[in-house]
Amino acid sequence: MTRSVATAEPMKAHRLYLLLREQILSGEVPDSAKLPSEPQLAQEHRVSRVTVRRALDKLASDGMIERRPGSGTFVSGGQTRMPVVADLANALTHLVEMGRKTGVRLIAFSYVNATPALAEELKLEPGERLQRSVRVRLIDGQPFSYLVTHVPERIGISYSEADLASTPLLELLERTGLVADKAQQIIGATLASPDVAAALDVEIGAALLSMTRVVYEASGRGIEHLQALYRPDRYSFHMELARTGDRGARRWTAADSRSLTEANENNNKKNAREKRPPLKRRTTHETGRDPSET
Amino acid sequence: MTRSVATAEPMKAHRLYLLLREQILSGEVPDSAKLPSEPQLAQEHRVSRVTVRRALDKLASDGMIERRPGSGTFVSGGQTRMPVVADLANALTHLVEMGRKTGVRLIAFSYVNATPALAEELKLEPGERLQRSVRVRLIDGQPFSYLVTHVPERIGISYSEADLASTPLLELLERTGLVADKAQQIIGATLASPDVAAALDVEIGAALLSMTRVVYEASGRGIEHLQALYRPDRYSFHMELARTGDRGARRWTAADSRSLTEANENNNKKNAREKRPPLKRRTTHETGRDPSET
DNA sequence: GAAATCTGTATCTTTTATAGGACAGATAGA
DNA sequence: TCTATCTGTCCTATAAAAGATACAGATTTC
Repeated sequence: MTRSVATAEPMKAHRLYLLLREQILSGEVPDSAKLPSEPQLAQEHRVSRVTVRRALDKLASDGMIERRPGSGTFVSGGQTRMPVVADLANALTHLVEMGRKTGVRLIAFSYVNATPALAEELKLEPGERLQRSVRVRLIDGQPFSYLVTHVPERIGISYSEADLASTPLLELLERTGLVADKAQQIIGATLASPDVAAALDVEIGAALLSMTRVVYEASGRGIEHLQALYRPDRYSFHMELARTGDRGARRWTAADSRSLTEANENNNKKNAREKRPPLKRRTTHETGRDPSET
Repeated sequence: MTRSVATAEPMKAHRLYLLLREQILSGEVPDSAKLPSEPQLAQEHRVSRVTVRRALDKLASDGMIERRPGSGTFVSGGQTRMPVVADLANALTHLVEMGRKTGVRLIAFSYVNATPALAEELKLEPGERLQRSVRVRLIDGQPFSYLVTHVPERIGISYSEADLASTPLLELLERTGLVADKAQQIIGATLASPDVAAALDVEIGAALLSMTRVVYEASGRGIEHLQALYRPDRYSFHMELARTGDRGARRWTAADSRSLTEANENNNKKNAREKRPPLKRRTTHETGRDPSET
C-alpha cells in the first residue's frame, strides 16, 4: 500500500500514442511505411482528428514519425528494437563481460513483517521479520528493472546496505555459505504504478514484464523472494527451443535465456521529460537513499 | 494498423482501480485485510476522495472488497490467484488431459504480403504471401490468449479454415510432413489495444503478456510466426530452476513450463459489462467469422 | 490543371472527470 | 457516553480533454 496515482494528460490521445508507439517499435508497422491518414486513424480509433493529432504530435516530438504535408505521415527509419545481448541461464553476470556498464540504485531498505502471502511463498512463519530492499538496475545509465527483494532477517544481516548497492543479491547470499538449491519463477505482466514508473522512467500506465522468483535452499526453506519489473523495451526473455523426441512423444526442450534489448537512440531526443512529479518515495517507514551507481 | 482507441472512463479512478485490483489479486494486500481509509488513499495517491471512491466502487461491484460504514473497507476472502495447471514444455496439449475444456475462436483468416519485419524473422523474401489467422483460445469458456499467426502460403493451403478452429496449428503443420526443428521465443509485455481487449474481455489499457515465437524447419526456413497475447491473470509462464555446477561455474538449469491460472470466480459477478462497444472487426480485407468453440 | 487527399492551424463548443466541501449515519475505542 | 474515524450521499465549481468545423497550403493523381 504505497503508491500514488497522478498525472493529468490527454488520455485518449495518450493511449493512442502508446499504441502507435508500440506498433512502430515492435516493427508491426514497417520502417518508412506510411501511416494511415489522420482522418483514417480518427475513424478507426473512434476519436476525433484533434485527438489523433495530439498523439501524432507526441510521436513526432519523439522523432519516431515524420509528417509530410500533403502526402502523409511516415515512420522514421531505424525504429525497430534489436536484441543485443543474449545472456544464458541466469542473471546479468555476463553483461559486464560483454562490456556493458551496469549499475544499481538502492531505493529503499528496511525490515518488515512477512505478509501471509510472502510467508507462504517463502515457506516461513507469517509475521517473521524480513529484510526488504528495493533496487533499480541500470544498463549504460538507463534503468531497465525494478527489484523488490525480501530475505529472512537472519540472513539479511550478514551483509550491509552498501553491499546491496554493489553486489548481486544471490552472490551475497551464497557468500554467507547459503546454498541455493532450487528456484521457481513466474513471468507475467503488469501496469506501471507511479513509483516504479518514475524509477524506470516510463509512462505511468505502461506495460511491464514482471517476474516473481523464489529461491530455496536445499532444506526447502526460502532464502530469497524477488519481485522484478522490467521495461519490456529494454529487457525481455528469450528462449531457444529444440524439437526433440520422436513423433507421438515430441517435445520442445528449452535452453532458457534472457536478453537485453538495445534502447532506441531516437527516444533520447525529447526524453528530458517535463513531467516528473514531486513523487514522495518511502511512504511507509523505509529508510531510503540513493547511493551512486556502481 | 487495425485498432481503435475508445472508451470514456474516469481515468484516474480507473487507474487506481487497476492498481488496487492488482495488489489484491497478487496477494500484496492480504485477504480480509483492511485497506487504508478513503481519505488516506486519496492523500497517498494524490487524488480527491471522489476519485478514490469511484475506484473502490468498481472494486466493490467486482466483489473484491467489502465496505463497512464506520469501520473501513476490507478485502473479500478468496482473492489470491492460484496456479492450477502446470503444463510442461510446450503448448496446451496437457490441458485437455487434465479435464479442462479448451476452445478456439477463429476471428480472422486471410492471405497477406509479408511485411519486411515478418519476412526477416521468418527468413523469407519480403512480400512473400503469408496466411494470416487470428484466433482466441478459451479455457472453460473464458478467453485467455489472442493468437496471430503467419504461415507461408504454400504451407497454409494444406489445411482448411475449419482445421484452424479445431486443431493446434503446430499439429496441422506437422501433419503435412513438415518437421519443426527449432524455435525461438521472446516474452515481453504490452498494452491491450481495443480489439484484443474486446477479444480477451479485459479493459483497454490492461497489461498483457506477449510472446513471439518463430518456428523453423531443419532447412532453417521459418514455417510459423506466432504473436501471442495472454491475459496475465489467466496465463503465465512458470519455470522451475535447479542450481547446478560447482562454485565458480554454477548455473541455473531450467525446466521450462507454463501454467494457467485459475480465474477468480468473484469476478464473474458484475462482469456482464455495460460497455462492449460496437467494435468493428476485420477492418482490412479479412474474411472473418466466429466458429463455435471446439 | 483540376480534383482528391494530405497535413497544418485556428476557433469554438460540449462534455465530463476531478476537486473540494458539508453533513448524516455507523462503528469502535477510551 | 463522548470522541475520533469510518463510509454513504449530495452538492457545486473548475479545469481541461475531446469533439466539431472551417480553411489554408502541399502533394499526388489522372
